[in-house]
Amino acid sequence: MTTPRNARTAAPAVGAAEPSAKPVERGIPEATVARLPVYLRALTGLSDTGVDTCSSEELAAAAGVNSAKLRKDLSYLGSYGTRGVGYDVEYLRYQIAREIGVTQDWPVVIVGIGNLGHALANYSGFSSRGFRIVALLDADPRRQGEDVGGLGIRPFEEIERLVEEHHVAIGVIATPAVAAQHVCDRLVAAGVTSILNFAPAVLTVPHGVDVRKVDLSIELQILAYHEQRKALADPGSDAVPDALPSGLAPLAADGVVSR
Amino acid sequence: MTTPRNARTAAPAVGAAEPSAKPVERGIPEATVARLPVYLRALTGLSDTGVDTCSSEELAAAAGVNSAKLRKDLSYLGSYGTRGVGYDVEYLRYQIAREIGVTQDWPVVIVGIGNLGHALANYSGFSSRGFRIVALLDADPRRQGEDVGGLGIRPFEEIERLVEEHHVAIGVIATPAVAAQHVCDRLVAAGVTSILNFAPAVLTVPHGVDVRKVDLSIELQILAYHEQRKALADPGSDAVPDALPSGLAPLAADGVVSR
DNA sequence: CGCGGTTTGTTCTCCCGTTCACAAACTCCT
DNA sequence: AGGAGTTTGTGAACGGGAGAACAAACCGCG
Repeated sequence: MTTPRNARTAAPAVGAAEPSAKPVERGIPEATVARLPVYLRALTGLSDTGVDTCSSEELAAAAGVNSAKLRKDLSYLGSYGTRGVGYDVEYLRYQIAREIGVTQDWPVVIVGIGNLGHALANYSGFSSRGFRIVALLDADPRRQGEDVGGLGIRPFEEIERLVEEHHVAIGVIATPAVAAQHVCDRLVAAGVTSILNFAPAVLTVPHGVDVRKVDLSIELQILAYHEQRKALADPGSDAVPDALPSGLAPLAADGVVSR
Repeated sequence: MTTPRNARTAAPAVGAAEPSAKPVERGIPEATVARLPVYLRALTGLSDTGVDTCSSEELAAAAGVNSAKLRKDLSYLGSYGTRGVGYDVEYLRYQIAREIGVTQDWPVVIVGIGNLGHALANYSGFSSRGFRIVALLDADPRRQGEDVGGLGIRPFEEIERLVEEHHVAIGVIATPAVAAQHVCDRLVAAGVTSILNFAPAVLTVPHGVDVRKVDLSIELQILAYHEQRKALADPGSDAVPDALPSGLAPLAADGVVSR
């Protein structure tokens, strides 16, 4: 059952007594955590349009999920709804924001100010959610000093100083792939414990450091897979040779025909 | 021959649509599809460094996954390895590429050429994987005509013509959130059946259309959640378990405890 | 004050994905 | 040729999440 925070389950005793050994806390399921920001966004949207109360059905529609799933997700946070009525938009919004941590201020550094880094530095969605970009770093001297969104690009060497000075816990990597691991190491050494990686590279980090990756081309490739599948299954469509680019793979063509 | 992959029962197939997974699709599991591009990238890396054969252990390390998981994933494609030896890098690379569909050419349009759109238009990772950007669209007349990566920005109204002319199946939305649904509708009406959405909005699409979303701020929020968790669990930190950090509102978390 | 209508919170079941463990298959060495 | 050593491919156990269904709780009304 994963004992919710203020769990006062009838059967105390037991369980959690284990000392440190447990690395992961039994908190909110990962899948739920990933959806909370979506709910938060949906609630903000409702709030902006003057709605002050909503049912799980309405909120689920706004967030694009199943209402049962939504209710179960919210139940991990606590009982913030009222049966027969629904949820108070502002109240729930605050509760989710608090649970995620966006009620506090998160200083962030971005490393690698190329095209993507520029876009990230100018992205308004960060600041409106408690993420404050405190430094932009780049190894290329030609970029240093340039002003991006009111912030100057600093030399990469200043990374330790800047991270410490601003108490940065979250770093964003938007460098080319070859530089990513080195940048990551420096960030971690400087004290960063959460990394958002846009470089197409696998990062290895010490225990206790979280990494999330966003790979633009991977998303497109996933779409391409399904697109290919659709084309193969739909005979009505033109295009797409049902005979895949032959030439190579003698046994491949044979193995794939779905017969 | 141990009956290789005749696990392919004739499938009603049909592309999954919408966020929730469609259990149909007798093909490769969604989770595996999402990892295939990672394996592809890892294989390309190995190939570039002159490696021509690798074991599942090595490839798994390069891709950042468990070797058992890797083998199981690959087994959905077929038996492309050699027991006691490993995998031929070039051969496996081609097989994965073919399965994903990146051996063919995928024309792509990008709608919304702001900061992020610029970055996407210039991203080299697309073209190197079979994705060819054939048009950039923006509704803002001031942007139209501007040259980005060798391509001119076209008025949004030309969307139907361009999609048809280039047989575009994949569209990328990088507009502000308010415009996203409208752009999506126009794309779908024009014939696009796969959409990559960068706008922070929930898109509703007809059955048969795939949508994947990338939300930059959501990723940061997920990191923030874990970061907050780490801070709470860390005894060296200021906060004590059970007590929420610093100046967060009294919130009545205690006062609200049901009953 | 009780009753009907409404909506939440939770339980239960099913399914997908991960991981383990091992037989099958291949190479190399004697 | 045969045996020892590797490594793949996969059957099976396991854990977690998704969805349906329902009891508990709340409101409004007569």
